[in-house]
Amino acid sequence: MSPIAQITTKEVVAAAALFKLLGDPTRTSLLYALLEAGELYVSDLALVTGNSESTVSAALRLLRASGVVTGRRDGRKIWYRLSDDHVRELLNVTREHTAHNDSDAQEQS
Amino acid sequence: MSPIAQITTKEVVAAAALFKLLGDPTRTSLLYALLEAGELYVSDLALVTGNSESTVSAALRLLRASGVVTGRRDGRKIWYRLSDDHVRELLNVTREHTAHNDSDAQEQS
DNA sequence: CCGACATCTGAACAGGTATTCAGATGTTAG
DNA sequence: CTAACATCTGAATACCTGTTCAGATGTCGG
Repeated sequence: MSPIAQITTKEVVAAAALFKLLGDPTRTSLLYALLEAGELYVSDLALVTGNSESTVSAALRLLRASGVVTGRRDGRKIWYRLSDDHVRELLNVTREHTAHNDSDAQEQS
Repeated sequence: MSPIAQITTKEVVAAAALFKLLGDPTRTSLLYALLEAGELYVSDLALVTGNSESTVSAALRLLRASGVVTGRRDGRKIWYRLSDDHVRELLNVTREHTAHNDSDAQEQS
């Protein structure tokens, strides 16, 4: 559909950085949990994803710094949510992909 | 649109692995080059992306092992192309994203 | 068969990064 | 103010991974 435009080095680096951010099991699990639930706070995220609260907090720090998630303070709790529709789309497309390609790698002669 | 389904740990790991695979500047540049050109061989990819042929070859090895790219032998050259529409979509969505979010991180109070 | 081309491979070094731990910060209830 | 809760932070360790280098493999033209 859309014409293929020449992509700049800067854009490539930015794209790689975004993918890299999503390419960690801890962060990925947090993002999918948020994609499902809409909004969760740290303790819940720790329980749901099976990580320590410190680990979750550190992961959220990175996601927050890149604007992928947003925190909303409610008393002592801080509710986090995905703050970017593009990321939602990436998560959905990838879920479809992994649903079809169950095995790690498919080989060909 | 689609109902949010509970995602399994296995799927999360697979999703993270895919994102991780895309989250390297060298590999990302190769993929965007292939997205633009359709099909390229190693030497060209090395020139276009500014990497050594060894580096490109090693990167393609990983991409090939995960079925993201496919190689087609034509004499001494091997033409590589993206072998997955989902990946094309991921690349396009991310390009849109990075086009809108030029700066690395956006802060909020 | 030979030489040049195109690509691949394995080992080693270097750089980046996620987790843990202990403790600091901020928040609420009484 | 104090105690308990919720989250964040920084430093240190350990792990993973990408690049380089030298050379191996496979392919073509004559």
